[in-house]
Amino acid sequence: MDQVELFKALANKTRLQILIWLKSPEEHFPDYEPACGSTDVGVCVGYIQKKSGLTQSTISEYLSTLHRVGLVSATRVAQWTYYKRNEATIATLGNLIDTL
Amino acid sequence: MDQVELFKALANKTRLQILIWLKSPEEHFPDYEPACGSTDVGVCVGYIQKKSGLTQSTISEYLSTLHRVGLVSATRVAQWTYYKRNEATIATLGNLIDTL
DNA sequence: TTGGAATATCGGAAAAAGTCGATATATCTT
DNA sequence: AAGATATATCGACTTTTTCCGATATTCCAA
Repeated sequence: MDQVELFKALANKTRLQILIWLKSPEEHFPDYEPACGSTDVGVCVGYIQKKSGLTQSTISEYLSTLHRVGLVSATRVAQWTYYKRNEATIATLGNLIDTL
Repeated sequence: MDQVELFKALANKTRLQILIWLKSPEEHFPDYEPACGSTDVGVCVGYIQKKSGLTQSTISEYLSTLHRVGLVSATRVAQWTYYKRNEATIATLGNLIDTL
């Protein structure tokens, strides 16, 4: 786990926001639907994109960034990709700060 | 305290390194001298610069960045500026991760 | 098997960050 | 006051990041 890459991923308002949204999806994505919505696998890209106000491609890339550094997990189901916080990595990040 | 700015400051190998060096100056700057050296106000720019291998201007700017976001304190004494970790901010950063 | 919906990837323009050398500023010494 | 030393700031150039529109891919449904 590269510390610098991790901090880079967090050094963006939108990506940070996404991480917080994903902390309580029910709260931040009220119009969840079973189709592409609230399962324990996470939230699909479209919901996150609409809420963010940025374009689809940008959000897709941001999610990919968060995934690459391990901050979220990705699960493809049918045509949707569900993203979910990876609490393990986030916890590790806490420890990392302590070693700083 | 702007979270994004804080993460940006940490999203750099050298700046991260400096923060770790400053954790135990005696260990990382063995050729400390009283003149520009080990006091409780911190370590002067020159020592950090030499250890880093980057130029004076770059390190000066990096330290300024760390200072701007509150990760280090700066104390000017004579012609030297001593930089020191700001443990309070670093602790706050730990809490920040928890709220993430 | 064709069309539509969701996501990913590509290519690019603009802004920001990294890094340098040169110069300015501040302060001590003589 | 002049020179030396430590640091800061400036201007320039390169690399990276941000974000977009367009296109490609994947997968479902009719």
